[in-house]
Amino acid sequence: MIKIATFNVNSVKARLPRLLEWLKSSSPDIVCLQELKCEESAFPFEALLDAGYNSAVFGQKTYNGVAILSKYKIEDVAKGLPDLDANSGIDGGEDLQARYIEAVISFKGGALRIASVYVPNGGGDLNEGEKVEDSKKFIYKIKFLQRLRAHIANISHYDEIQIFGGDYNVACETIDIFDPKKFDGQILFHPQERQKFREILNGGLIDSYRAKYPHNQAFSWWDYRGNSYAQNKGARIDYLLISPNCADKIIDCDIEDKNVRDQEKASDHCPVCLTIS
DNA sequence: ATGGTCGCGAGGCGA
Repeated sequence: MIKIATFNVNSVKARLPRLLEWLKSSSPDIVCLQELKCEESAFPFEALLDAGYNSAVFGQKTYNGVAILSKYKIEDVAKGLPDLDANSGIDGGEDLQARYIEAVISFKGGALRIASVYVPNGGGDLNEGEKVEDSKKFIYKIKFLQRLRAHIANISHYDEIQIFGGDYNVACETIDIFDPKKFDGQILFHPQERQKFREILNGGLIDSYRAKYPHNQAFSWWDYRGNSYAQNKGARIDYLLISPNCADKIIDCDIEDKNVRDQEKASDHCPVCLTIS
C-alpha cells in the first residue's frame, strides 16, 4: 500500500508547524504541495527531512511554487510544463510561473510518476465591462489547462502509474461546489474551465475521489472570508487524477479537513489523499 | 454588502 496526498499549503513557511503536524498524523508516503510562496533556497528542506521526507522543489518568490515530498527517493525531476504550444503567448512562450513539477518515485514493488500541479486561479478584478472569460488571467488559466492536457497525452504511453495531484482551481460538477447556481459563470465554476478540466478526464485520467465516492459531497477548499468553513461554503478543487492502469488499485480516498482546516493558522485548503495497493 | 480574510512584504496584489 502507498498513500499519496495533495495539499495547497498557502505558504510553506507560514504553514510549516501545521504541515509537520499533519504529516505526522496522516503519514502519507508521497505529497504534492502547492502555493509554497518561496524560492527553493528558502524551502524548509531540513525540517521535512527530519520528519522523514525528501523534497523536490520548484519555487518562486511570493507567488506560486510547487513541491513533491516523498519517503522514498525522488528521481527524474522536471520543473515546469514543457512548452508544447509555441503560440501559447505566455511570457513570450516560456512560462515563468512555478506551477508544475514532476518526478519518478521508485519503491518496493514498483514505480510511479507523480506531478504536483497548481492551476492558475484565473480570477480577480475585472476591467470596466469585462467578462470573466475575457480577462487576461482567465485566458492564461485556460491555456495552462490546455498545455497540461497536451503534456498528459504526450506521456500517456509510458508503462507506469501516473498521478497528477494538485489544486486545479476548478470545481468539476454541481456536487463539487456549495452553491452551483450562484457560481455558474464565476471563477472556479465557469463553463469554459469546467470543459477544459473535463477534457483532461476524457483524455483518460480518473478523478480518484469521485471514482471511489460517486455521490459524496466533500470540499477541499473554503474561502477565508465570511466564516466559510463553519458554514461549509466550499468547493472541491483539489484532485488526485490517476492513470487508468491505477483504477483497480484504489483502496481509499480521503479529504482530511478535520484537524487541519479547522485549526488556528490553517491553510484555506485541506489535504486530499489516496491509498493504492 | 463591488464586502469579507489571509500571506507576502511593506503598498497593493493574488487568491
